[in-house]
Amino acid sequence: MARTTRPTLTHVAASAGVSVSTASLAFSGAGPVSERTRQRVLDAAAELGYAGPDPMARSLRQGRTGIIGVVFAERLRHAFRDPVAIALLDGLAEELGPVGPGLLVLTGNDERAGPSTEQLAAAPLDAAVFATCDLEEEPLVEPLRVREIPMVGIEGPRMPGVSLVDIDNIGASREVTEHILSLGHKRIAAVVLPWRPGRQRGFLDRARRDLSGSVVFADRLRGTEEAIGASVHAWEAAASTVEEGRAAGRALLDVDEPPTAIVAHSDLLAAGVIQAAHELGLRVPEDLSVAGFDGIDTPWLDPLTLTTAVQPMVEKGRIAGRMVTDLLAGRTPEDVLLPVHLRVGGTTAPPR
Amino acid sequence: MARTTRPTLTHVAASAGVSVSTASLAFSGAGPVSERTRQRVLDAAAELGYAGPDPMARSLRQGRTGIIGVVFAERLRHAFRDPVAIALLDGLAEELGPVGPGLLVLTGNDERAGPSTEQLAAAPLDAAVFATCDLEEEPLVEPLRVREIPMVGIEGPRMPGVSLVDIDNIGASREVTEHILSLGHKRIAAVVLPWRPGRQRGFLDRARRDLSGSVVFADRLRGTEEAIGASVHAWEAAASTVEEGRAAGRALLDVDEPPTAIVAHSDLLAAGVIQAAHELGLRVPEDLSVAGFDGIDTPWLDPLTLTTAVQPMVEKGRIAGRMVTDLLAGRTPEDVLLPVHLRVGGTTAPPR
DNA sequence: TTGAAAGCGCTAACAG
DNA sequence: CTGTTAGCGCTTTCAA
Repeated sequence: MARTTRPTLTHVAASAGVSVSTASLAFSGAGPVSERTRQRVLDAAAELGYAGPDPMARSLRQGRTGIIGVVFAERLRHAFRDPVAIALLDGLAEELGPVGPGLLVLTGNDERAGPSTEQLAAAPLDAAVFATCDLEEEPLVEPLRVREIPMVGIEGPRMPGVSLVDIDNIGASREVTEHILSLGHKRIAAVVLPWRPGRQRGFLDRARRDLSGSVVFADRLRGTEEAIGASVHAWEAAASTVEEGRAAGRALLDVDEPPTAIVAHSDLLAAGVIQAAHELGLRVPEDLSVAGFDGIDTPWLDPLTLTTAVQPMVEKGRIAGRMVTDLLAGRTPEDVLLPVHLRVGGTTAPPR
Repeated sequence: MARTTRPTLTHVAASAGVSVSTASLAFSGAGPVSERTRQRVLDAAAELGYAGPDPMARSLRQGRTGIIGVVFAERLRHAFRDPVAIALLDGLAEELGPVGPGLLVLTGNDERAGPSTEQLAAAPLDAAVFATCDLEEEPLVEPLRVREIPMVGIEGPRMPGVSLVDIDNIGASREVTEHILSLGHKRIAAVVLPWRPGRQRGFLDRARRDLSGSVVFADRLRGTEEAIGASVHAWEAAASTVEEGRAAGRALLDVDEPPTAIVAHSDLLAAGVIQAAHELGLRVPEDLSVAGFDGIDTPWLDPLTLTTAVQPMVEKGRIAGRMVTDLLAGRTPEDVLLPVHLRVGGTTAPPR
């Protein structure tokens, strides 16, 4: 007898001559079912073309979907252009992958905004990870907090109800700058990360500094200035990309008395600076020392190895994943601060 | 009176002194509700800390979640390292973003496998897009087909029940190779894409060619060989990355009589080949012509512009998104074949 | 414009 | 080991 609607567990149970609850157990394996019964149920299912319990019904019943949201406060194309974000996702997927259906990527559609409140409210999440956690995300946090969805932030500001995976941005940035100083550099400039909200490129002035915004931006800048002991001549990039780094490099280097060292607050920016230097006929590290931050793969710089602060990118994701697991299990994980270590490469040397 | 459990629509309705159905309408706006009533409901909700209708319950009732799955037949870190995949995702997000909660990324955890059947079966999807659609995915298709979930494939083989967004791989690859030939090159080699399943690097021999596998691999190779009119000396890369391209370049160039032109079947591979050439002291394009495929940004090649076949990466995603919309609306979209155009850059020139 | 009632498909007590 | 029963929280007829 043909049925036009999709078969349900009820149909399968009827066809196998058992009750729905027994059929349910046969699928979930969460109870005692004789092998014979179990097989009868599975056979009936196969025959009817039943694909297994409906995820939505199961979710409603169990009160969870197994879906973990990953929130980016920007458009997907921007978020995913950053190797650091990809590494984070990879670590997350590694840790959470076997558990549930997968990661729900929540991004905005505008250039700089994240997902809308409605979008967040409509997402069937068990937990959320803020991959780009800046102050402007406060409005993103609220709708999830109301729904009592466990949240994990990455390198964000400390917010009540949001577990945090942080790295030592200040210390690492200080260490990198100290390395530059120890080489004897005096004229040092910095290329800083986008100062959200309101990404724009240009020299960093008092007004921009005074805006509250990205914690990561502020911490890395602070590290650099703590090392120098004064405010640093800095260019603010509109994004962490090679292109932006190149623009920064041109702006900082194509002047009368260019710096002998540039501290970039991401490896992509550093790579762009190196490119700009080459275009201007400067050799790295002979004429210009360049340091980065992150420790991403930069095979195209070969044979140069970037001097940089290596942060545990994938590990951040793994730990965030473990925090999610803990939170879902009712445990309250401690905030984590991961170490970052200086890797001295071939892009820094004493000034001539 | 404190309540330990989260408030539901029933509580809100009771508190507002209306029926649940009215309260529901007040939230969805899908029916006639007086402004006064509506406001009362919203006020009650705010007071109780009700965050809006529960997504799971709503999904079960409506029979859809709004979630679109994006399936990758590999581990996340590999999938997301490819700018082509990112562009596709971006196009998808752009098209589908405003509609539902977001994109559910389904990847495997092993090096080369996609999500498990269980994972696919447990995912509350309205539709799925196969971002990496090779033959080996057949097992991925099946569980979704049984659940009657609409599917869209990208550059995959034509499969029943899977709408297809394709690009003219053969034609474009042929065109690129013809360009090389027209410059007068005789010794031409190719770097081909990973021949899944069983990625490995090495010279492409008869045995590898005869394996059935990636359609994209086969089509691009076919285009190249159609232009040449013979089989081409080729190196198979284990992935579409700069590093793999570099390894390929070394293998192909570090020999007695190296080719004067190399056709790489992706831009990342081409970039790696160029790097290898430079390392071997060869100038591009004077000593070696290199062509790619895809048309991604390669700012680090600057001032060189890659000769390549420019494919509409973001557009593929947008169109896939539109197909999903169509399928969900009960329409049956036509398969699409998008054009690819040759962009002659500075990496190809006549042989000396 | 509002309310009553049915039920989406499943799982988890509980009883046998 | 298996069956009965009661909802999960919501939307959607249908009737008032």
